[in-house]
Amino acid sequence: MPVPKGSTIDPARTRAAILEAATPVLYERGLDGIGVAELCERVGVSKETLYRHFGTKNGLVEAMLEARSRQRNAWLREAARAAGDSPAARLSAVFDALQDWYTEPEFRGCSMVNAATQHHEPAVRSITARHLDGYLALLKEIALDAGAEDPDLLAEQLLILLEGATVVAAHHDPRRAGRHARAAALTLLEASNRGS
Amino acid sequence: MPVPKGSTIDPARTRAAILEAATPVLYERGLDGIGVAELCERVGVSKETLYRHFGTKNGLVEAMLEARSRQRNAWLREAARAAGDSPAARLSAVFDALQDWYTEPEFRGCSMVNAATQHHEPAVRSITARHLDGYLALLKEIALDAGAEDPDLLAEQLLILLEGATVVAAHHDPRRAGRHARAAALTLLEASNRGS
DNA sequence: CTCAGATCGAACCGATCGGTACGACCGAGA
DNA sequence: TCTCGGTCGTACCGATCGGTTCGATCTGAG
Repeated sequence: MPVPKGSTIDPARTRAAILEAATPVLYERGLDGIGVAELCERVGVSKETLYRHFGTKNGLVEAMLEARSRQRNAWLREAARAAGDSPAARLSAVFDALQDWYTEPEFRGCSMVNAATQHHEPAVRSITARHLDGYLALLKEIALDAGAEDPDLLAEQLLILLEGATVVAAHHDPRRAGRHARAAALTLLEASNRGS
Repeated sequence: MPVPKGSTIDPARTRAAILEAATPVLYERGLDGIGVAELCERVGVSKETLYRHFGTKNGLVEAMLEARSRQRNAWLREAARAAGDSPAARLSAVFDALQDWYTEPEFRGCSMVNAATQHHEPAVRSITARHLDGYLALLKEIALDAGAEDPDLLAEQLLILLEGATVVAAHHDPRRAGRHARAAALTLLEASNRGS
């Protein structure tokens, strides 16, 4: 039961429950692919409650994207951290985690990129840009630890591979994109400090 | 004057004019970001005419995507062809052309990928998949001419770079994505036949 | 000149959209 | 026990959606 019936019990709990329940629905159907009425039905909450917590549908969307961005960044960071100290192993772990994600049946690409593709509003675009900043920071740490000659360049190239693999997996080949991107990433990593 | 007033003059001309005028509007606003009424206004045609030529809004969208896909594939192919025989030069030309595109003010990512992100219908998804097939074929030709050990692998890695650069350009950094992807592509190309 | 067909513009359709209002209910704190 | 605030369910709002219809107008073919 996501939302307990009547309650002063816990104002913030309701908000969190709505957010959690709405996330997969909005991801599956697309931000404009479902109306507020049906969304409330699927989430198990009344329109009044949803609107008191988030003001507008867009308010819910933005809150959902912020949370989702944090989750995905933490998830990828954890995958890298668990792989140990070696930059190559951490980079491999990142793309292995992505490959696992691509083959999940609900996979539909990156929520933030999808959102920014559909909505041109600055708020959504800014969330997406910051989301990519987060990925870029992780990749740059790996590039630095690997002793890359130009860590910023390598990090952005790895980001291009990451997002490219996600797009290709969503629209062309979900079974190989992650593996192929991993191999490419390792090649770039190796080539990046050939002179050292 | 895109569409001459009354006319048996040329039924197919009208269709082509609608397609051509609708393409940039749908690209700028998004497929669901504009209604049929406003779309007709911008195109300069009545609803009846549009519906007679395309049946439904989705019919127009699909026809537009088919045409756009052919155009983009031809455009990229021509950029490669004009660069001469060297695989590296052709590959560079591809990413240089993309970089030019990214910095156009109207740039909003790949129409086909954007469309498939918004509409889950099989027809649209299939157009997008075939669009990526076209890119993949071009990249594989280059990989083959370069004597790559595994041309299929290299081609898909290059496709990942191509689409990744497009996504990163659209949502993060339109000024550098193409250049960085080109450098990465050349590195992969060089590494692909290191044993030969 | 007449006819057929392509087009326009506007009215119209039912459905759905995001968002609001209201009466009833419930549960915790005083 | 009473109050207060979060919640539900439903009805409702105006706007817009995709799509249809119709009479008027224009043009090229016969």
